[in-house]
Amino acid sequence: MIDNIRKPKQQRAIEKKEKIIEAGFNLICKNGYYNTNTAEIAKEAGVSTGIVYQYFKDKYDILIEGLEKYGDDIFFPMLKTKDVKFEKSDFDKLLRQMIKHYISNHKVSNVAHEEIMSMVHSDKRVARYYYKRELEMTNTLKNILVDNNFKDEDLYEKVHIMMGLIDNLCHEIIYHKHNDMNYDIMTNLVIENIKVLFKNDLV
Amino acid sequence: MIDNIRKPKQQRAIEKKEKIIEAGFNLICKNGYYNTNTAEIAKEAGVSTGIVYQYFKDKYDILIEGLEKYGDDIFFPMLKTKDVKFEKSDFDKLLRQMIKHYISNHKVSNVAHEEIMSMVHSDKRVARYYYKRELEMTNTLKNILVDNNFKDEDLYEKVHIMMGLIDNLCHEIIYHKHNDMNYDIMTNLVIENIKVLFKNDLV
Amino acid sequence: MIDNIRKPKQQRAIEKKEKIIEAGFNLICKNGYYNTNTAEIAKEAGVSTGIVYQYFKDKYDILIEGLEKYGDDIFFPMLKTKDVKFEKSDFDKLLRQMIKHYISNHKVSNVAHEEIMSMVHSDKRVARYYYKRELEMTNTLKNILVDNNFKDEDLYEKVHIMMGLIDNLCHEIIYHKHNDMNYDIMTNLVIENIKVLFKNDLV
Amino acid sequence: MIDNIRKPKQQRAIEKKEKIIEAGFNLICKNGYYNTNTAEIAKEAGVSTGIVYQYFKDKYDILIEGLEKYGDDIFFPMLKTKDVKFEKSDFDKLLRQMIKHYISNHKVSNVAHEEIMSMVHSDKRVARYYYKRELEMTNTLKNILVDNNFKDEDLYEKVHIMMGLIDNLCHEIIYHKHNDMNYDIMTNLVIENIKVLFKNDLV
DNA sequence: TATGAATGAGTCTTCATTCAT
DNA sequence: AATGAATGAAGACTCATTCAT
Repeated sequence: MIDNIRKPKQQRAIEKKEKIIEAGFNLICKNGYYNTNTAEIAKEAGVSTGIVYQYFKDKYDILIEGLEKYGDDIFFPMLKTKDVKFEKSDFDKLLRQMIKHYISNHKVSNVAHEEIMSMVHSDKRVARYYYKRELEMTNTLKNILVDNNFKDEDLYEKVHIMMGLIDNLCHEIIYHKHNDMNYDIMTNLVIENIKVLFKNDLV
Repeated sequence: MIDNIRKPKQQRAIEKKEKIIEAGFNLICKNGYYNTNTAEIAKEAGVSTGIVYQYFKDKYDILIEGLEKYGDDIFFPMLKTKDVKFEKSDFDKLLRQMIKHYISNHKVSNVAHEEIMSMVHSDKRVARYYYKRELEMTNTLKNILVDNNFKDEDLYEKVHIMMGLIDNLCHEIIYHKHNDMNYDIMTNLVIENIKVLFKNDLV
Repeated sequence: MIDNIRKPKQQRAIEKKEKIIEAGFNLICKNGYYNTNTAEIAKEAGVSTGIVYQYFKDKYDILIEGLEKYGDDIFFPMLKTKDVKFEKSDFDKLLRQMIKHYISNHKVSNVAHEEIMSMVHSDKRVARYYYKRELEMTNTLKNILVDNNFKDEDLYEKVHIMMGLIDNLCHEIIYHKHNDMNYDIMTNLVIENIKVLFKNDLV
Repeated sequence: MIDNIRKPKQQRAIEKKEKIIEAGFNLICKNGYYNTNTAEIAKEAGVSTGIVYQYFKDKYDILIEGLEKYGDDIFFPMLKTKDVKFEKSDFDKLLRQMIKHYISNHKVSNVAHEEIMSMVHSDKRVARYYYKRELEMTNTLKNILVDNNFKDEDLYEKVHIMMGLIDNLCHEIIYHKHNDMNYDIMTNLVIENIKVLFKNDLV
């Protein structure tokens, strides 16, 4: 009947709550939401099952809090980026760097990415989280370009397209393994394309 | 454990099996795999729960067979397309048509798309199905272009990028509704980009 | 997701459902609603826990169905009484018979009575059941009196008072065991009182 | 297991214990024993959950102590009555006053009454408490009548019957709301009946 | 004395799968 | 080939009580 979720005040309690989030989010990312049960989470976190429900409304709540705590670092590590200055002649290089980053980041937490993308497609709140961050990411990139004297002409749309191109490229490289696909060529084509998008700014 | 899954030979039995696939796949697409139970499927198909397990190894099996039977129509309706002839000056028009198609198709079975995309990210066999079809789609498009005298220079990669661009565009239009995004401009930009990809073939 | 409670069609299934009601209702009556769990009920009924939920929405449902099935026999066995003819000079005797009946009936299912009375005071549906039957009981008695030429003057109220008097008397005799209370005297007083209630009909 | 339940000696501790009783008994009366948990009680009392078990053996203990502390005021407020003097010609009036009292008292703590009556039927100690007080109430009334020169002939039994009559009448008026029942007539009948009980004393 | 974090057994309920007919 | 009843393991969640501080 008491449904006030405890907000832990003692230091040790706070740590415990964080352990639960960590354990829960890890397991969910690794095995999927439906394949992870609360007992496992508790065990992994080194606590009893009961305590879980003092800090979280339900299992779902653990996922959401985990997403909010770790999601950005895993899925949008570039969100914090700012004050990037580059020579326009180095735009090319910047893009290659981003791609590299993206791929290596994905590879580290491959399974997590897939699990969460799965939920983006099946759960409203996860979707909301993801699309919100995607939007922020678009803005971040847009601002970087503006800072580097790109004209603000349809910039929003262009950045979005650029992100899509990079996303697809990286995804292809990481997962598909279509044997007949030459990724070097593809990368070059994508970069060329992005440069075309911003051709007015790169002269 | 008897795992001889019956292959129905009599007409009525075949119909029964198909009803189960249809009912099961529909429900899974509508409500999700974990939110659909076999009792529901049987009821919707108008059969007993027991019979389900004479035609299918398990619940998962229904999904996979459903995917194989209906997936193409829902997710890759253009796969069957061939013998498309177009004037190079109408390439533009062709792309707009494709986008239109894509969007209207998605809108019809919006929920199904999301549910299945969710599983693409969480289930190996669904993923395999999806990526295989994607590859076929790439080939189909590539062949169409070749048929229309496009040079076969990195065509595979280019088509893949093109598909990604269209995919992202349509997805954005259908789901995101980022208020600040101008979809007409975005569409134009995407088409312009695709044309750049094939600039050597469109002179 | 399927919440259609099965209505058993096969004979054996019907028997099973009845066994569950019987076992459940018995246990609840014996040990109390909160002290009876579904596993016990299933075990007592000789079925698995799962089947319980195919026939009943929840544990509460078992109680209610049990009440409807067995309640009348246990708590209101006189409800079925009709066509009672008596000489007015035997009214006295009739009352003594009723009291005897009431007491012996209570004694047989003493614990059940208490458990259900407990729920009459704490659960709306059980209360509704009880008060409705009480009303019916009042009507039954009223009709018997009318059949025996009692005037229909405030009869409803008089019968209700009479029932209360008998109820209290019997309850006192069965449970209280107040040492200083002389039950013979009390019985005589109660009967005298009831006769006063109907004095106009008994001349 | 340490079961030395502390008897608080310090003023502050006593107050704390009383707060717990008050909070616990209130909640139990309002929501029922099984729907009240110790965390709620502690919160309502403004103390920690741990401290509860320093003053009380268990949750049940809170109920019992609450009953002993507040029960009389709520359920038997007339117990303290004494030195009531009345003219025999006003006996009628006295009874009407009692009925009025009874009803208004019940209405104030309707839910509490029901909850406790529920436990009277399901818990031995609550039953014991209740029946003991009922006995005391009988004695109180008996003494009042003796003080007013009623003969002590079967007085004990008569008072008990009288109490039952009043009890049923009031209960009917407060809860049942049987539409066809005329409560004025019923009240008059009851009073008439009681007067018949004491007819030898009222000449 | 007091706190509130922690425990873990216990409860209801679901559901893929099997079985008797 | 078919039915639908039956199984029982597994899961989410609760809560009286105890423990560490």
